[in-house]
Amino acid sequence: MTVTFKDVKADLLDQIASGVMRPGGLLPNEIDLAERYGCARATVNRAMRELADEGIVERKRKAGTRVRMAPIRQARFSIPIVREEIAAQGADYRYALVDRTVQAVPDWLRGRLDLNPGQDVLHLVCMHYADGMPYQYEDRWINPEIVPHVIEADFSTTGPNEWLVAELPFSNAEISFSAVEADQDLADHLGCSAGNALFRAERTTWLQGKAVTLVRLTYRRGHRMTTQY
Amino acid sequence: MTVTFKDVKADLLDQIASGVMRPGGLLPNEIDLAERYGCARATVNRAMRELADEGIVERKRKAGTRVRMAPIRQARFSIPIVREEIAAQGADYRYALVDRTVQAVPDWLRGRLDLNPGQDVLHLVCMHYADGMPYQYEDRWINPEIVPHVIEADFSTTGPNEWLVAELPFSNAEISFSAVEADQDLADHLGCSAGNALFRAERTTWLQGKAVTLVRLTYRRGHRMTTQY
DNA sequence: TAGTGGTCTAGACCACTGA
DNA sequence: CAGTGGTCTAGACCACTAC
Repeated sequence: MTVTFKDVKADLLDQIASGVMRPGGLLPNEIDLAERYGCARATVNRAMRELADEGIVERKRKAGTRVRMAPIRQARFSIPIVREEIAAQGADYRYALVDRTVQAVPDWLRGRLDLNPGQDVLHLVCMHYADGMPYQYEDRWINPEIVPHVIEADFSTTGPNEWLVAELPFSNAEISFSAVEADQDLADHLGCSAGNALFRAERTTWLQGKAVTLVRLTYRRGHRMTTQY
Repeated sequence: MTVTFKDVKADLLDQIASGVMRPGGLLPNEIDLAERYGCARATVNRAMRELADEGIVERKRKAGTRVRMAPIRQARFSIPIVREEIAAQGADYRYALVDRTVQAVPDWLRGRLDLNPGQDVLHLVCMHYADGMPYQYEDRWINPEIVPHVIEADFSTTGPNEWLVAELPFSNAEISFSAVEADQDLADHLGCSAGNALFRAERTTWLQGKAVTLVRLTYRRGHRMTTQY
């Protein structure tokens, strides 16, 4: 069998996990490793490059490759569409439009979306249910200048997230997570008490430098976002 | 100039962002793109593979490469050491050990760390301050069987996270984020009121399949975890 | 079963940077 | 300035899978 980059990567990972290579330790260079494993340098390069991408090792020209002092530095979270998130849990998904208005952009939002005073925005409030129980409260603002036909779109049966995803080609985004205390409106919709701690994700999306939408997703009480790394 | 994989990647990204390639659309195969860009197939392959890693496109043998319907599906969060997190904000960092006990593992924790009944664990409670204000409350359990000398370690001046990172070679971990209501102890330490919503990260770490530590990091009121993608 | 991506190779040149 | 990683190439074979 030929030696694959996965073989090399797994072996290097094993050496790090087993303590043969200590944090801060210097790994052999690519040429030496290629010889040791009996493969091409490009194979070793790909293995080590992926370890560097994952934050396990640190590479510098001339200085070589070292095991990172703080080995694990990042985690990836999938940001699923809520319908898929609920379906993946084996629950029934239901969607409801709570409110839809076109209004002049509020002051607090104007800076966030880079809009001019008095410009109109579309404001949507939606609920997502899992097995009939409240799952997520969606509070969304959309810039109709960027999104063609959004004013005429019918969100009574399909959520705006899925609609936007199909309509817009590609975006940059900023997302932040926090804990908030439920106000009466949130409490009513999510079936908890005012003051309860709720998990919230807030995301702003841009298309070619222009703000498209700001959305606040507030989850039912007790929600956890989990990942492994 | 020779065409680099970054050139190819940037051009493909631009075509997707500008709407030339629509969600669900099929990209040309690697051979055709290599010809179009005047480079080797391996160059195109690397560009498209990275786009796939980032969740922009989806690749399948025989079926080709398509723009993802939901273009962005994951976000990466850096998981900094709290001292670096605070220093990065330009604030002064201060650490304090609140409590340290060696005790038999509580029932609720036994399953989480795969321990036998009656086994001893080290329980640490620490506070991290930014510019003298409470920043993070750390509640940590450590399995002393896996971590040599942890019982004798002095955590009065250095936090257990930094100690562990320097001591252990590498680990797997599971992390989850949630919102919790402050109990009186948390409220006292974090300078808020009981019942306030607080952001919490909970992480379990394994070394070669054995549980090392479970830590709950509860942040001061109003904390946000943010990332761009 | 044919088309597409997945990967390895051997060699080459280049860019950065630490000693 | 010499050592290390970064990348490209041209060709090859293979693995998967949609048709």
